[in-house]
Amino acid sequence: MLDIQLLRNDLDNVAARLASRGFALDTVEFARLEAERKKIQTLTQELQAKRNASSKQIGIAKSKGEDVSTIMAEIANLGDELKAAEDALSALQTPLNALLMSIPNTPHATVPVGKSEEDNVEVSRVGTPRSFDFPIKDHVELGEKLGLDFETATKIAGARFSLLRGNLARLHRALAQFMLDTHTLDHGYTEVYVPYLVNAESMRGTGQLPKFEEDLFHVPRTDAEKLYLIPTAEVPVTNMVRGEIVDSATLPLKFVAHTPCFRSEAGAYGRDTRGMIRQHQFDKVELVQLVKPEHSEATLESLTAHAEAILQALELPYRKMALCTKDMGFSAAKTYDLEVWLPAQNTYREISSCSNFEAFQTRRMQARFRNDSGKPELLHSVNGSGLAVGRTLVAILENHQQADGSIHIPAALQPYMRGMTHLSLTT
RNA sequence: GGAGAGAUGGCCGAGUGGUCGAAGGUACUCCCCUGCUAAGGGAGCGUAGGGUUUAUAGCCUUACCGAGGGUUCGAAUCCCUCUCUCUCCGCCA
Repeated sequence: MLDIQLLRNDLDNVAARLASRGFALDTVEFARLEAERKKIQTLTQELQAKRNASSKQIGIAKSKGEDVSTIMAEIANLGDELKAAEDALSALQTPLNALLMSIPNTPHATVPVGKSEEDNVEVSRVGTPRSFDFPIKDHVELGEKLGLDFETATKIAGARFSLLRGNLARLHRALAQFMLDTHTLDHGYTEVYVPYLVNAESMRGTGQLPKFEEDLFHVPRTDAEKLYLIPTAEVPVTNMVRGEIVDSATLPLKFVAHTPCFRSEAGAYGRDTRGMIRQHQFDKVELVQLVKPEHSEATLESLTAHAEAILQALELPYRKMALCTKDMGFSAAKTYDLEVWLPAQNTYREISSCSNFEAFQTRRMQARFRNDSGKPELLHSVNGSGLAVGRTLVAILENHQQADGSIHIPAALQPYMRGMTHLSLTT
């Protein structure tokens, strides 16, 4: 959510920045609603003040045993008037608030302006794609012999689910363990275990609701509030500080969580149907930091480097992309995508997305700290995948495949496999 | 799942229709006093909005006592729904 003060004071400039990411803000409609709001809110508050003063007088008079019928008569119509004003105000604030909640974040000044993902800018490229002296296979073909079973998963749950067996399942688990250990022990994050089902308020806090409900799985309940399956650990972890004023001495807060993620991928029917690139359920290790505003830019850089460290340790070639204005997510002010090399697709594919949300999420959830002058101030939130576990498994299979179809296990991962150096076909 | 009790400001804790945004205590901040890591005296100390304003200062004002609705001139206090916490019983990983 943007700062409504900013919209009031600098509407055209905000609209221009939003236009750069392809969002058309109806400034005329906004200004109209705002003018109406101001008029009616002032009126409502005046009536409320009048009611409060009169009620107080009645109280005083009654305590003295005086007659109150004169005052009562004076405000006989006040109730209806006030009710009408309050109704008009809320009838106005509902669309205004809905509009505010549906406006995406303004891009940071350093974000490249662009019209599609074609305009994303490559920031760096690390590692060299291997040259193979044998015909390479993709992860689906490699996985067939190693315990990757889509047919059974489809029988159990449906399309876009996967089932792993034996050492392949173990490698998947080892990847998550390795990532968690690296981020906690080397990068200073605190590991958290969190709920995988969250309420609507949490989804609003990080920006999934109200706009992207169709991308979420939810659990209906008869009496109680509807619960949603998390599409990323960002939701439960960031909402840890919702409504809190955190002690500034504890900043920055650095959390890492390994969770499954559930996405209905409503708009992606034809894409990546083969393999485990795009699934309804996948595991991810997520990095979340809550920092003082002046630190969020630098935090995005360091957090992205923490994710990159995993790719480097796993000997996976990748490139770092600065997303252009059009390609960024709803809540982000600036985003780097890390794209891993997938030899079978002969291209780089997203494996991590690291974003600075500035105060966009924390404003929605009123997550603050007390600044040096003692006033509560909104935190900034920064997060990123470190990394998507399923896609990392895909990358390991494809990049470290051998001529015989076995998979070389990167040295960093071997301790997590009790010294195993290869994933062999007999598993 | 059954029975009961509760939810008030950073914390503890009063307050069952009227001058309550909320006593008191404690913590914290500032000042005074005091020959010393203490005690005492005084003052301040919630959040989010709106209006005014050069102003995130001041002033005026609204809302907020778990959440949402309702009754009333007036609700922390009464009514309804929900959420959560605690105690006992049952069940269970």
